[in-house]
Amino acid sequence: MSSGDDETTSGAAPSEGLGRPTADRILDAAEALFAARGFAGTSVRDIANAVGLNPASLYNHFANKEALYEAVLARGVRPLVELLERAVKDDTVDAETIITQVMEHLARTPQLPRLIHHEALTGGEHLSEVVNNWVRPLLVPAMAAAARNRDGSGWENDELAPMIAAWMHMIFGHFAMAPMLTELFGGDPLSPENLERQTRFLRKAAMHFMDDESP
Amino acid sequence: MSSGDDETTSGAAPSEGLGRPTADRILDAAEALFAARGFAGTSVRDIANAVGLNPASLYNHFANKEALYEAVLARGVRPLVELLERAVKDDTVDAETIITQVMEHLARTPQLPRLIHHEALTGGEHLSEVVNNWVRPLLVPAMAAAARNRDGSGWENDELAPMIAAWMHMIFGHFAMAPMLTELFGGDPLSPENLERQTRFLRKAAMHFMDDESP
Amino acid sequence: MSSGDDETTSGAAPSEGLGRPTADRILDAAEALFAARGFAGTSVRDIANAVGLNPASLYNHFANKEALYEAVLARGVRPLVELLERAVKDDTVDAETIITQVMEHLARTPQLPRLIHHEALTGGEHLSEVVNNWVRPLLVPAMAAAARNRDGSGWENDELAPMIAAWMHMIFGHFAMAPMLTELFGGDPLSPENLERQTRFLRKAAMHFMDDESP
Amino acid sequence: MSSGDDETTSGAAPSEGLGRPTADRILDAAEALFAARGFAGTSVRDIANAVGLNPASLYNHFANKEALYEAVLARGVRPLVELLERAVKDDTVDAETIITQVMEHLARTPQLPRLIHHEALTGGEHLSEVVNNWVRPLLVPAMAAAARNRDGSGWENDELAPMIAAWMHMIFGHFAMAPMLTELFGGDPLSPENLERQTRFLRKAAMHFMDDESP
DNA sequence: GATGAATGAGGATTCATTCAT
DNA sequence: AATGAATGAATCCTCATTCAT
Repeated sequence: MSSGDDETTSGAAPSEGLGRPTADRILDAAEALFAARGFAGTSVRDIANAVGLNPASLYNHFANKEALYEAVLARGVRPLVELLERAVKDDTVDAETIITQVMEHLARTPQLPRLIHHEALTGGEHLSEVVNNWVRPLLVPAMAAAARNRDGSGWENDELAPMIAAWMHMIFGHFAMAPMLTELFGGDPLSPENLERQTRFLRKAAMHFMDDESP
Repeated sequence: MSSGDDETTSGAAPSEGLGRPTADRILDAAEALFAARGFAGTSVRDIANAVGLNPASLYNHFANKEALYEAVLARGVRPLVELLERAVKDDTVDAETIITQVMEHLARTPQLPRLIHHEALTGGEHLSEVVNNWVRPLLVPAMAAAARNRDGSGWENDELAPMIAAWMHMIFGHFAMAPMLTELFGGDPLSPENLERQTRFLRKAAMHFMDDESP
Repeated sequence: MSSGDDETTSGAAPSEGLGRPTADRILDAAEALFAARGFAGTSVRDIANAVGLNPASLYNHFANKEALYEAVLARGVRPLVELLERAVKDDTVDAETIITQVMEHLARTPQLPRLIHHEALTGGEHLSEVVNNWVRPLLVPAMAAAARNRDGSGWENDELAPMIAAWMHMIFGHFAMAPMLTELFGGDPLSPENLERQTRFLRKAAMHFMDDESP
Repeated sequence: MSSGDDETTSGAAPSEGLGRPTADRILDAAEALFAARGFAGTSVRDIANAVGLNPASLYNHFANKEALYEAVLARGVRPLVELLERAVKDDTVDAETIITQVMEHLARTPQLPRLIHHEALTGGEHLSEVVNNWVRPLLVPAMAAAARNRDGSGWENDELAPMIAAWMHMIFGHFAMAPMLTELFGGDPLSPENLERQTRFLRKAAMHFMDDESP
């Protein structure tokens, strides 16, 4: 690993380093704030302050708040979609592996689910775009994959959509609702142990789901 | 059901009736807007306009935006909590019945889950209050009820919390993410048929969950 | 003089009185500033300060800067157009009388010509509207009136438009360019004596114009 | 005059050529924009974009927006003043010749009158300077020239100033108000035919003016 | 000479709220 | 109980300008 020039090496949580390109630092700050407070609840000034920048400077990097939001969304969603793309198109990958991979990915970008939940809740204009451009292309192969898993498990064809939705809710919900879960059960849902536990739970649930119920 | 008086009779979706008390009409409009756009995304003027009122008039009924929000939340959450209270404290009620009852209740107040999701996402100050005052009291009996169902199904004790959370995600998610689900799968998740289908799916899922996996 | 309630009685230059309706006071201040500095050169805050109001208060009376500008324009242009309408449709009124009347009217609203010049210079969107709605309807009768005066004075039919334009330039220019004329010739072009002199000059010029040149 | 160098030879309308010195290209763009929208209505960025330059680059050529504006004004006004100087100081030149020459000059720099009108309207600080430095020196000889023409035409001495002003309004107004005239009468006042017609009209008007009215 | 990034000041407008009527 | 008018604080964004590269 010779590329030890600066701190961008590890793909882990965005480092606060001031050496990183300004646009990236803006994206990091914006991502955190948009995830925490949503689009309407986040002010451009807050983002600028978080980066240590004059609000006017943001406009040297992004056309406006809207464009910045879209950039944050795109940067976050793309890798996840690519992960799913690979998984879903690979016949040999089973449900439990996908769950594990997705959980591991989200553990690295825990703000993404909140971002998406905000977007999904408000049914904003970006939603259509995101869904149509990124999520929907996955749908057909995902349904196919689900159908493969379904075989002999007693699930009807028209239950695939609810099934996929249910997994979405369970996986994303764990991250997005972290503050509430903390309040309710105590502990940090995003701690390594709890993520590990949640992954185990989901894998077990998947097994239950795939089990044949029919007599 | 003679329904002779006026439309305030049924507890169903808030009617537009202009004969209803102003405070209620404000609550209705506020509920819809807060559910759709969140607290920060909703302006007092929007609410006032929706009611056909001058913004200043709202302050004759609620101390401020914050108080109005809390009133909306309380009005929505209380009946649900009471439903759960009854269900959870009744030894004879099984998981599938609770699911059905909750789904039927939410079908009547479909904005509630979005309201709660907004709150859960932002981890606002109301969240603690809501959780501590209303949800947590349910937790102990709920865990007990879950434990009853768990017997002989292969779930460990420390999997009860994830289990409860998962059900929360699946049930509330269906309502809260309705706009996105529409975008993704087409159709209105809140239509009677789709609610019916979702309920059936959840009941079936419950059966799978409760099944003994251990060899 | 029974209507001695407040100072709105006289139709003369807008009084500074604080008893007048706020919207009118805003219009007065805006008129003066728009006339002096044009639309782009006038800030909402300047207008508000001139009225002794918080900028936000302006928005209780006008939807936005644009709407305020249009209101100023309309309030100023309408009476002038009505004057011209009456004059132009009355067969007995001759050029010199119209000139005198217009000069007297403009003496009372000396900011109007500057307002119109600004608008005409920038060729703004309001221009079309103003011209089409208010000025053009006058054109046909004005041409007819001019044609009446023209008879036997040696002016061709296709010289009527330049003729009307020329009068427009001479009359409005005197008011609109007042600052420059002051700089150049000294004295205030808007003083009663100078207005009187200018009117005399224009009447004399009209006589010259109407004179038969052809041998 | 082989005109072999490049397109800067003729004094005609500024060519778009990218080979021309940057400062000139900036002046061209600035002239067009200042003429169209005035000083306040024109942003440095707009000018830079029109030239295809970064706003910061303008500051390599002009100290600031103000200085650029003055340069535009000077570049436009000087030749006109020189023309008038020559004409006015030449005893043999009569009114009609001056009119024709000025019209021909303005036809080549049709933005100049708008520039001057903007300046005259706002009564900006440049106005004094321009008037005092360039226009006023012309005044005495111009008055003398006018007096020569006046002889025997029935105009009093104190009518010379209004007379000069009137010609200024008629000549400059035709160019400056072009957008409004188009709107009103149709056709482009700056087209060769219309300029020709306007010149003819003005010459004829001059004849009328110079005519003896007194009995 | 040209540029990307930065910034303080100011642009118009919206916000939640108050108060006299 | 309802409203029009008023306001200070905040909204997003543009402005002219500077400076290191």
